Amino acid sequence: MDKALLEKFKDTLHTNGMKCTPARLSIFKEIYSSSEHFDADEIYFRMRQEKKSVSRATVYRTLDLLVENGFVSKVNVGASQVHFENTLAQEHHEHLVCTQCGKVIEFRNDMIEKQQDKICKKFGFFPTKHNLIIFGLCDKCQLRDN
Amino acid sequence: MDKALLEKFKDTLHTNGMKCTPARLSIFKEIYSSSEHFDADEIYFRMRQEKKSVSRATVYRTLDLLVENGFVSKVNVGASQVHFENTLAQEHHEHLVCTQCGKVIEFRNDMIEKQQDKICKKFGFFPTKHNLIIFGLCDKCQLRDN
DNA sequence: ACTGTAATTGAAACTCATTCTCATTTAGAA
DNA sequence: TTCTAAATGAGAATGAGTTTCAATTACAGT
Ligand SMILES: [Zn+2]
Ligand SMILES: [Zn+2]
Ligand SMILES: [Zn+2]
Ligand SMILES: [Zn+2]
Repeated sequence: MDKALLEKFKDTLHTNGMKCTPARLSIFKEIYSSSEHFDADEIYFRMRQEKKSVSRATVYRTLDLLVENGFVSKVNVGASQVHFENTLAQEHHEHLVCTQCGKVIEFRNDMIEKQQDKICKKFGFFPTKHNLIIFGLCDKCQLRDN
Repeated sequence: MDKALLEKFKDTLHTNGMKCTPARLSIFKEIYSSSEHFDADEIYFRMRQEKKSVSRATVYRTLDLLVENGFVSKVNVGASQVHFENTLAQEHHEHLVCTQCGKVIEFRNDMIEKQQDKICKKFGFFPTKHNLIIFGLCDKCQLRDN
């Protein structure tokens, strides 16, 4: 995990008058230790396995804080829990989600991005974020059963 | 509300071996009485006001059934409850959602649709549905406050 | 029209992700 | 080192949605 990133997080905490606690730092590191999507409980369990336990409440509170400050973003993959992914270690992208096996494919398309800007301009809308998610069947699941 | 649409619903019930009950019919009519977005509880309360009470469980069960059969689709507007909108009384579209006042603007963009097809082809992905939602500030909310 | 029966319903119990409460601990300013 | 507001953990609470189950009902077959 990138050292500059950790510094940026510490800065954010500092400039917002928030304390730089061990819990926050280790949650941050855990999240930035991979680029996979995750939910709150996954982080909670991964951390206890690594003997760096924090309470669920703190995981949720820290996730909020990270979303609020742009380090993490919410990803709707049609699950009952909110899913997240870190934002600064990877480029902005959208998702294809297989409703059969859960596989997630990421993609990026500049034309779609541009059209969105165009649309926002048309409506005098100031966009802050967006999600495009396409549900369907991945190549493998199309071959399996009906 | 369109009579042919109600017949189509009855047909669907029939061909799927489901019973055509008063509860289902009145929930269907309620949903197709407007093109607004709604959540399960809204339908529940609207119906008791109109003295056509059904239980919450039945509202949820009927909504599932309607989604399953393409009469209604889920709309993610960033709320804690699942939102819905009817699909057959209006064209497919995407959403702009103002995070300040909750205003929802609907739009349609063929180029975005085409690009999605292209992407799915590229990944051998068979799309069944998609959601594009852009969060931000509507024109009015940009003028208000900071 | 009448019957039998499986589907549907309502009420209430339940689930489970997330949020809240509050007593205790702690980061970090002075 | 001291002080204090912020953060934490444990567990209670919330709330959307689901499940259970006994009672009701649509409707296929007579
Ligand atoms: Zn992703
Ligand atoms: Zn995008
Ligand atoms: Zn809409
Ligand atoms: Zn579309």
